[in-house]
Amino acid sequence: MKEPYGMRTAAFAVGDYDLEATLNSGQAFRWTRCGESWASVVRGQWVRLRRFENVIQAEVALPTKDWAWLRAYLQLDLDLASVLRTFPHDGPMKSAMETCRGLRLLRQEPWECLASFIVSSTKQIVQIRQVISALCSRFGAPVAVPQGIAQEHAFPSPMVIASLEEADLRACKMGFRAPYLLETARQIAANPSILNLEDLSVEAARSRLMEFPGVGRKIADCVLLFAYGMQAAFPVDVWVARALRDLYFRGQRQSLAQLNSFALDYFGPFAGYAQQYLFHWMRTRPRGEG
DNA sequence: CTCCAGGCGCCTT
DNA sequence: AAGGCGCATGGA
Repeated sequence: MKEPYGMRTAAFAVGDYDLEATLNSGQAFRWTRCGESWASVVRGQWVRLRRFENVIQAEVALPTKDWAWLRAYLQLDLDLASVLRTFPHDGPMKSAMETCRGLRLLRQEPWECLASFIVSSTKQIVQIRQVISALCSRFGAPVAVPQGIAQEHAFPSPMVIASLEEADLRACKMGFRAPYLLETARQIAANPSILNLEDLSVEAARSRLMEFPGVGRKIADCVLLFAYGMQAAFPVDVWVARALRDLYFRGQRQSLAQLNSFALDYFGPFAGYAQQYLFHWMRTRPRGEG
């Protein structure tokens, strides 16, 4: 019998999917481990995920019939093997692919992704998570949670952030990034369609994002990659710059422009996907190796 | 204590 | 065009 009002749980068949690496690789900042599961708020809904042998089990707070939003977020329909085949077959990429087997890119909500990465500049991932947690608990709308689960909050909308003062944001410990986030939120609140970049080329979409204060090439590329699925975007941060320099330029320092130009040529149509493998590999392998 | 973190904007050359 | 510096905050 079909449950007319939907179920609070669902199971999605998956093969090559490393849930932990995916949720904990610095692309999203609100996932927390609870035992064998991972919990977060996605598009205003509390979610808990657990990986079993052949499925990912999902639990939400309210009976649900349509799980398309979660399937899209987790990118369950992507054929990962066909993406990996496009990566260069060099030593570093082979090591990264072995170490990070099953690592995926998520498809996040654009505003949350943009705001999160505006906050990210020159911060460690643990700090980014703390700032975003404070931002959500102070200013995000409460969301439904199951019995016995602590109150959670949605990511605050552009309109909510736009209505705040700079001091409110600084109270979340985001420092000099506060005016950037505030002004970006105000521009988007005044014209929400400004984030409708889906039909633009990567270059045009990047230019639009870089018009926001606090958004340069790197943050724009993160948003293109993690929210819009534009997988040719190749964010170059300190980790990736170091990896490229050491692995492909014999340790000789290159300018960001040179690294971006190299990456576009070298890593192919899914360069951004390859970047996430390099990034996660560099961050998780023991120091001093390779 | 110092160094650095998923950078950016602005100011010099 | 290209490079240097300050910016808040806190982990290592």
